Amino acid sequence: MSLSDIASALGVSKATVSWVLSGKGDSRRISQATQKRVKEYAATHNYHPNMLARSLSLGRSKTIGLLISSLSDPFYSSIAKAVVNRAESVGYTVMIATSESDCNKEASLVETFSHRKVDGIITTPTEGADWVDGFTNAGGRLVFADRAVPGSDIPSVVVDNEQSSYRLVSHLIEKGCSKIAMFTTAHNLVNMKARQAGYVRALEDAGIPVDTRLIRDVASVYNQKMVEDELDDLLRQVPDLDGIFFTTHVLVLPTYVHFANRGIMPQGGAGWACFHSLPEFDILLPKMSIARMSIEQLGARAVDLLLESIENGTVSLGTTVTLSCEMMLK
Amino acid sequence: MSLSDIASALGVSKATVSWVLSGKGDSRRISQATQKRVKEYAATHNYHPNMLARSLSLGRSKTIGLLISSLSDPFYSSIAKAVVNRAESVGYTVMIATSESDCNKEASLVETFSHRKVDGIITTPTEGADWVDGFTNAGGRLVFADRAVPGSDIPSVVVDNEQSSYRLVSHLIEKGCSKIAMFTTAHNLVNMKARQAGYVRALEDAGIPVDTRLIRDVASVYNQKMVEDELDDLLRQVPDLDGIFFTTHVLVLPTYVHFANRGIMPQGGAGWACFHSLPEFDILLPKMSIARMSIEQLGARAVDLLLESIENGTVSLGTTVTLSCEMMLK
DNA sequence: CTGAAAGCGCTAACAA
DNA sequence: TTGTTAGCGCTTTCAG
Repeated sequence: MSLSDIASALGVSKATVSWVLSGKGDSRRISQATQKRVKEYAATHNYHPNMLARSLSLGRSKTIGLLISSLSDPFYSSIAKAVVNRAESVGYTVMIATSESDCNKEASLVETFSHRKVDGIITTPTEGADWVDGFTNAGGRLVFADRAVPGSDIPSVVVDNEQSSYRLVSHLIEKGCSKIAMFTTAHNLVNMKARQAGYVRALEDAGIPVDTRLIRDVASVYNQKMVEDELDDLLRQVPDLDGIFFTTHVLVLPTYVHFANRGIMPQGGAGWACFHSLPEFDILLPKMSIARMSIEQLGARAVDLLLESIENGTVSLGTTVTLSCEMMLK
Repeated sequence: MSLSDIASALGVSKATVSWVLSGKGDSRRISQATQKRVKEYAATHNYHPNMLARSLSLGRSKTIGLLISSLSDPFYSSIAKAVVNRAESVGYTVMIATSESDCNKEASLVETFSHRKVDGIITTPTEGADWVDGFTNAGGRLVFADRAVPGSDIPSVVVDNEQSSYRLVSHLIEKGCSKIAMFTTAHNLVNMKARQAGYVRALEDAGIPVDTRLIRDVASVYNQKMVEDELDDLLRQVPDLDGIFFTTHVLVLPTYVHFANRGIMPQGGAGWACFHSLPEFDILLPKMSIARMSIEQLGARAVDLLLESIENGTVSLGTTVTLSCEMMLK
């Protein structure tokens, strides 16, 4: 069932059919009679255009590429969810790929997407993404989600890492904590740096000296032993610890378990504060304060930004959308 | 940079270039000299074929559609991960969409995929997926993952729900449990029925009469209140409960929390058994027995099955791959 | 008001 | 050994 099938069945030309079916019937002033005939024939024969052909002809595919670090981390899969939902609602289909935080893989997946003629790419860039310039110079549309690349003017949507961290830590201070540890991982990532900055600023503003023994970075979150060693060392050096700020949700559960085993702290997470949230926190740690970023929004805005760039041709370079976190201060 | 650019730059025909570049140079007996010229030109000018054009011409897009229920449930996003990885490794790109378990949405997304000319679709079908026949009759290739549709001969890859449940429950019995509840949700789904069957068979084989008060179905897992009411009622009716078999991972955490609040049971999850696993179970419930399905395998096999169907043209109707679960009996 | 025809970039049957 | 040419299915300019 193709355009020309309809055309010949109805004794009209392909052009006519194409116009009618793409809603340009009136503006091309095609008779209502023919329009009706065409539409009805298409409907009864359940015609749908071959998008491949249409894309080839149009030079636009109504397809976007989504390139995220991982699909096993709920954080990223939520981004995927949000992007997919939004894209779908505006008639775009998304091709998905995962870089596993490997920037070579990332580069090659970008290539793949290009060859498949996606209209644009949304990505959570890895560090040292050197393909970016090549891609955009070749006319590729790109939007960064979650992380911006410092010094790049690619449109991005991020969250206010510094400010939210500041508020989280300030809140712990207001509640009376004064020895607040910061527990982090991958502390060189731009987001993590910003969160650390917020932590430091909150302490300084409260006149509390920053104690580097309280700042703990763990290399692998998935190695429970490593996490526990770090925590044990922390507790040894600062036994009168009275608060913890987690720069990311993934650190919370391993800590929770270790502390629970040693019978210390938690009490529903009072004295704890954390960036991001997991569903189980509500029930496991109801008193923990949380900066909850709306990943739904993040994804949606990323898609919007990309479409703007695609459809208006406006590259809106340098646009950075910063979303505020919803602060759940307990 | 297109095929004909190369052709005219080199003074050869498009056909020649096409053949050389798609590795058919030797079989078409094109002189080594021209082959070399073409390849070098393509390489230095960084030529890559326009996949849209190629797909249109070939009638095959090297693209598969993945249609899953959700991307927020780690179970499904793991499937996505597995499918994406496997597909990528064999040169396919995946388009992704989520049905949110809505079968109308599912049907319409299948349409979208068809129009975009994916080579085939992998899906975790919703109940009452009435689009299936239409799709396959129109020549669409389809593979079901995780759930098969009873009575349908679409190739599927599933796990041995009945057998694994049987072993899980038998293990609890061997450890001395005799009043084992079964906690389930969406009990009409084919997988859930199979798991219930395994539970029942285990009890019967052990000579324990099946007590229907012990079988509990909760409509919405995301409604903590509902879960708790069901549990409270269970405990009221069978206070000397000594084991629980969860038909799915999502029920575990809400139960854990409620029991923890009431100060009963857990002890690391001894007496508990569960289908699937979440990362946090290792640390929260180290003694819980688990039937862990290899989602990695499930996804990979689904892709393989689909490609077989696409590439061999062999529809291998009725093929059902049943994967065994890895039993973590504690 | 409608049609013919060129073109998007690639493949492949048929010639030479 | 290589070129010509007719598609794949759709859009759109230009002529009627």
